[in-house]
Amino acid sequence: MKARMIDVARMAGVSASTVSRRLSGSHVVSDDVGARIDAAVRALDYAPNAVASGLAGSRARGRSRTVAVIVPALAAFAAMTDELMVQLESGGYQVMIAATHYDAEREEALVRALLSWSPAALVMVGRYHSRAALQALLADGLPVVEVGELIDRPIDANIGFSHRAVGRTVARHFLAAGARRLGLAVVALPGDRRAADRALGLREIAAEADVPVIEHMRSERATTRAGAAALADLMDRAEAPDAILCSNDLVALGALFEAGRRGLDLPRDLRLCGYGDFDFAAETPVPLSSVRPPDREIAREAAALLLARFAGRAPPPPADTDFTHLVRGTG
Amino acid sequence: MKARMIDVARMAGVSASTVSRRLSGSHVVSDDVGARIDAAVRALDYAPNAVASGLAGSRARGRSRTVAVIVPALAAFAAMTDELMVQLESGGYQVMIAATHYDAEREEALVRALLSWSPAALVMVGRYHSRAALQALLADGLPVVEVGELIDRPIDANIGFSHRAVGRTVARHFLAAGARRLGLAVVALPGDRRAADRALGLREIAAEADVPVIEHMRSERATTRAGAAALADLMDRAEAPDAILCSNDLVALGALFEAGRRGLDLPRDLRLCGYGDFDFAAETPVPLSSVRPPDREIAREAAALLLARFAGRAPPPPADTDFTHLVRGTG
DNA sequence: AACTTTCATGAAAGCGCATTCATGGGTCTT
DNA sequence: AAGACCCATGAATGCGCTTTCATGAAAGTT
Repeated sequence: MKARMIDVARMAGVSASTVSRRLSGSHVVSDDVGARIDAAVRALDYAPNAVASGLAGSRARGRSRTVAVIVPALAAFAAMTDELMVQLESGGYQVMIAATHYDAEREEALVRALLSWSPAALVMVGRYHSRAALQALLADGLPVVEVGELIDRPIDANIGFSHRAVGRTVARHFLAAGARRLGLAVVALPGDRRAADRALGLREIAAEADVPVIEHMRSERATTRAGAAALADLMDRAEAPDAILCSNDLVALGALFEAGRRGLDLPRDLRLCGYGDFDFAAETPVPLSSVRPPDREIAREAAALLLARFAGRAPPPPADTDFTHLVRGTG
Repeated sequence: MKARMIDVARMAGVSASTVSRRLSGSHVVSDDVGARIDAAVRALDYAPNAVASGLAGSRARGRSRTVAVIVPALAAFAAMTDELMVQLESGGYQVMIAATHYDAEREEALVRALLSWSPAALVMVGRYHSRAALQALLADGLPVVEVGELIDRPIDANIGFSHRAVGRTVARHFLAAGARRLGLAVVALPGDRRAADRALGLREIAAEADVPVIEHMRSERATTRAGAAALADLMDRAEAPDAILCSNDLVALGALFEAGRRGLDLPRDLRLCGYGDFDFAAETPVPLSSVRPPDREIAREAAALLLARFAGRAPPPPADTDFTHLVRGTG
């Protein structure tokens, strides 16, 4: 039914080996033969069977032309995933994605499922949690890139930035602007280490400056509603903060709305910083300060690294993948 | 290095065929033999090579245990894609995703790339644009599910709702609430037929009611900033609208902010409706009316349909996959 | 008791391709 | 001009698995 390589070979009057060589571009094929093959490919609308080449190549290359990608949640990492797809596709690699939903057990299962496709590499957002499977990864020699955050002892490669540094940067900025009681509105799913790390960074600086940290920590999805509730809670405390770092811009937006309801004047009465630089951040009535994670850059960097590795080339010079603190109206 | 089926077979003292049968569950294997196999699988930490089974099965099944998914943009369809992944993974299928970025040419290339993996099915958001490849799909007998919008003549299966009906519903509601000049703030990438369809529905009803439609149409990414600009443009017209349908909630949010700057009182001076029911919609100072697309339900439905088809079962009774018009503070 | 049927199992045949090894014509060298 | 070398090509092998086909033992039938 569907054309196979042998059909192309027959039509071009050559052997399948030659067709394979022509298509992979790995060896030289004489011009006239090559032209005949190309013509046959077009005539038959032939497309190589990726599953078969994955299997056949497994002896030599050891892996199929896929890259497994594991993210905590698709929505939060859509930009990163998208960039990964685009870049890797341009290198002839298909991406297989899976979402852990911040569940370590699920992560374990997903890694196993993805590995059964013999991917050429594995890209994961964040640290990897299962020691057992980690062994398997190392033993397998599979390139593993942990992206998004900096990791002490990465399995293999690691591209990202320090979330703790984000917290420190924002805290220092708050203090320099005159804040004396730092607040934390952290609404994040359990398992979201990144948000926790940012909080950690803020606490560090607060401790150094001997300034109190007023905390609102909730293990739930980061929503606008939760952000409003967080602000209400924090501002109703006996000692209310005068500058708050929120776990993301949705939470910050909710806080901003609630601050408006309470007649607070930002940044005079209160400073606010979100995270993620969501589309609306720069457009709120008082523009929302935020931190832009370089997700697309990280993805590009990871893809470039892998593509170079696949081709046996030297990795490209590291790109800048540091975050940007965007100080806007909310201070 | 990595355990193969034959290794399991040897350890269990049986043939590879028997191991295969045990693991696939397709045939009965005697209890003692089965137990020995299970033990060997555990001892060797064996996981079948999906690439190899895809190839081997291709004679009988014809396809590998993957489902190709094509969306216009990952971010906009993250929920749908996520649900698709979760549901299909639970059925033992891996999802391969690709994003067209609203580019028909790219779509074509992606379809070809994905098809080379012999997926068991193809799920696409929206209509399919290339006639040529459509032929190939039909000829191939590949199950194709077009999701998200209703399609006149679907390639195969179709699950979604009518975007035109969304426009009609919102328009009727606006008119019933007393609006006399309908506005359209459509900021969407070219190729986004869904947004265009919603606009079409609104125009239909406006024409029926003999009411003017004031339009702001832009071919760019739907952003909060563009929403603010759209509202400014519309309200500065000689005949300004008294009710506006925006292409999504980000655009509506921008419009809401701009309305605030202009001192407009919603819904008295102006009614506003977004699309997408984004997280913040219900939390804005004046809660934003919106339309909730049942993306997760659609994905569940599509997955259930496919899984049933793969198993040779009858498809489940159709679930409700209609949109919900959420009338909130902005009218 | 002889025969058929059932059933768990093994042997063998590929799935479609990449790769290795062999080959023969051409080119280069001295 | 003859040996050494190069290079484009074909034949053959096998990647790891599923499936068909064959087989022999157990069970059922008359």
